[in-house]
Amino acid sequence: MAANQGERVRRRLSTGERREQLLSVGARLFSESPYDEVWIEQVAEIAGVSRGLLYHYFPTKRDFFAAVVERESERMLRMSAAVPGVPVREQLAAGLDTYLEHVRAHAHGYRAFHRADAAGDQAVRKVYQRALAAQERQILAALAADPEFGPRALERPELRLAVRGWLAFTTAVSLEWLRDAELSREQVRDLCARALLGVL
Amino acid sequence: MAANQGERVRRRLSTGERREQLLSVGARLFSESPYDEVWIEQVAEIAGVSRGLLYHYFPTKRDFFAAVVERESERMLRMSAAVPGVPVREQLAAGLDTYLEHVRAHAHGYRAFHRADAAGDQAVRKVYQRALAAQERQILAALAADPEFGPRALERPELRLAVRGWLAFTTAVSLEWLRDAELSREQVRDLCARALLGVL
DNA sequence: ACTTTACTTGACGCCGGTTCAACAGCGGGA
DNA sequence: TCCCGCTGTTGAACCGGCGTCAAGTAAAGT
Repeated sequence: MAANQGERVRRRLSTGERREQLLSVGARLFSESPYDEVWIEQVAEIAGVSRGLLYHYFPTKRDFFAAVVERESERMLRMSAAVPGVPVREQLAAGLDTYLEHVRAHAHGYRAFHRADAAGDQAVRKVYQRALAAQERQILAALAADPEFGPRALERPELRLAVRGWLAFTTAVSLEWLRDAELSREQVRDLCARALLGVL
Repeated sequence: MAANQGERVRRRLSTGERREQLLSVGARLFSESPYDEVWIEQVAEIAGVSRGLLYHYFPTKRDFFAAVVERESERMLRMSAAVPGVPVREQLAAGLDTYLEHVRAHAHGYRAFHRADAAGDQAVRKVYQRALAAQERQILAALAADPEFGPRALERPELRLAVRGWLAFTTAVSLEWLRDAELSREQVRDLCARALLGVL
């Protein structure tokens, strides 16, 4: 580990690059250890940079964590845009495929992101909740646009709760799938699809 | 706040009572704030004891948190014992009623407990995972005992994943319900029941 | 009253988060 | 080519909460 730490020539990156690099390291560490077991020092060391620099980019450790979460939340929202006009049943399979692909590609970030709910402070939670709410809205909108469910669906208060529950279902299954992929992506996809249709 | 702190006569409790009291205070605080925003000092102050006493009962802050989580996990397991011989569909409604009643009665502990997954270290996570696995086993066993699903069910690897996902569903819905109870317990119960039957 | 033991007090070391003044690499102007 | 200013970056010191410990205090049981 840390093979090229000591002798690496000091490189000066642009603020954008450095920020991105730090967030990547953060995502990895926060995905592997709970919040308070991640030391700023550790992040800096892996990034090949001093502790102080981190505080130049992020005011506090919490803000750093929040930035990691926010970055993942943006990536996630960008990825999961709904396709209008297509029946929910068809959109669902394709959407889940994209989603699960994203989960595999950004496993660290995904795990770190879903830590925000239980490990974050008010601000971090807010970012997390906003991302969840956005996904929720996308799904509800897709449901409302489908004749099978109809625009009336939005008025049922339990539907919101059902969608939120289903998101938790999908998240839990995805995380478990990351931990030990004994099932194929198609199986996981079908499982999640069945769960949503079953609950409606 | 802390109305009866200063002038309260020093009370001497049995180790069991004191331990219980500290765990209760911990459950409340850990349910309201993330792990690292809870100070040992704060716990002690609310309990009306000295910092030192906490370290007399629990070696470290982590152990304290772990004890809080473990206590809730025990309570939960004790509460959710399955009734053998009854069809799943009937058992489900009754079981969920008990569960949701427990959630309301021990809201703080319930919230604190579900923080273990993302905020705890390896040891705490282990306690959490053990509790989840136990619930999982109870459900799978109940399914296997029912002729509608049969003992073959246990062999389907996706079923375990489905049950785990459903637990996450129920947890998310319960937590949301605690935050803002716009739905009745019956509605939540039916929603969760439908989710399980739908996914199988 | 005497014993037991829950409990307090206060001082200390340690360690990780946070601050800040100084330093050093890189681009631009002469 | 040299110098200069901008800004990325450093290193060390500070702070506050965790965890330790030894010596004591006082509430219950007998």
